[in-house]
Amino acid sequence: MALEHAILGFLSGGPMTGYDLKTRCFDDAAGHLWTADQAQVYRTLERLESRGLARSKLVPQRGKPDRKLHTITPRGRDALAEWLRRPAELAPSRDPFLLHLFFSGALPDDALLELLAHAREGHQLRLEHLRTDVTRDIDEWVTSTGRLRDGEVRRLALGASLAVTRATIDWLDDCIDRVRRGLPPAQDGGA
Amino acid sequence: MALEHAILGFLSGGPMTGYDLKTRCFDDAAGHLWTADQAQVYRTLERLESRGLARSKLVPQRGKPDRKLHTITPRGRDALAEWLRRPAELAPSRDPFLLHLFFSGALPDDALLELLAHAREGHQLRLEHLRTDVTRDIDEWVTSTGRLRDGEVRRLALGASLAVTRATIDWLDDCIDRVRRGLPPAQDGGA
DNA sequence: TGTTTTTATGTGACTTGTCATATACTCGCT
DNA sequence: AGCGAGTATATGACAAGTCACATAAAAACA
Repeated sequence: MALEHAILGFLSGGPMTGYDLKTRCFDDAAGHLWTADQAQVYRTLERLESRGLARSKLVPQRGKPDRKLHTITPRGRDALAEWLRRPAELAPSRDPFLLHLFFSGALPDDALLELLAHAREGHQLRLEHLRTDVTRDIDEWVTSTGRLRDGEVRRLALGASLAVTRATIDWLDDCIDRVRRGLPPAQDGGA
Repeated sequence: MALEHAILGFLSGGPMTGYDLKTRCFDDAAGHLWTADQAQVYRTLERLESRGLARSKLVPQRGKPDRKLHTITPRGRDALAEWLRRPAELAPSRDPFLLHLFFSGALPDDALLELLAHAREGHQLRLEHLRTDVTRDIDEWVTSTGRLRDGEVRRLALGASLAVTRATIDWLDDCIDRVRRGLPPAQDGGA
């Protein structure tokens, strides 16, 4: 399971709580390439512990609920190293927007244009986010941890998200152009 | 649910069996933007029928198991039209390869290069497949159905997959270059 | 003073997706 | 004669992911 290994990967940088993992790691650092639900993070941590790949220690705090610090075990490091050595699966590509577009021949031109414009906006926002927040987070992380190599690798991964997002925006612009220049009218072979 | 609407979308072009849907529709026509498991297709068809969005008729065949032809109902068409009118969700982007790469700072340069080269190969194959099989399938489908507008829309959607795949290959080439030109060496801050 | 945000962990119910397996017949190949 | 590939449907068991809710208190803010 990818999530298990991702959590082990984050824990390999030091002990963390489930909350840290969910917010700082999955939402902020890796949100552009993998998302994780909060419930899933906690349940996966439990599973990791039951398999001896991580262990946890309660750190009491006055008033607040205890922090449950999760630490990777040597066996966890082995499992992580083994995962890293194996070739990675290629993403199977499931895009709800493209699926929607695929069936949108039934829509009139203006609705189609609206659809495309809406998607463009979304991707533009995403691009902005990658260029500012995510980029800054990596820089700060490198500064505070001094892990130059890991930082470069994270920048490479960010590059993929940037490249794909830019390509998508260009493609959307192209689509908008083509629709504006005129698509064949709808047949009524439907039904 | 996306799969429900996708099935309604395919059924709106004419009655089909679950097998047709799985092979001709999801594997061939829409495989590059949405995949569906066979078990899922059959169970979703049942659900669609129980909700009155599709109905089915057994067509006996000598020897072979009966074909179960699924047809979209007027209520199904309404549901499809409503889905098409609503703005589409943006894909949340979950890429097991990027996740893997994200944690690969621990690997030596040669393993990293192998990782990237392997991914490049996969994407190259995918690109080939999109340029030949998928493109041909659309052309044939347009010729046989005469649905020019739907065909153009399908070509637009294919364009997205092509653009993203090309951008990914370029990015991988860039990554390979950078690793070859030298990444910072690994620290041993890991525990 | 009161409200929202942030920190922090968890559970129950559910949906979605995957894997393996079973059945059963036809057609073409060797 | 036998084998694999293609056509066709279905179920059981699971894994993965989502949504909503419950608890609890500090800190920031208006």
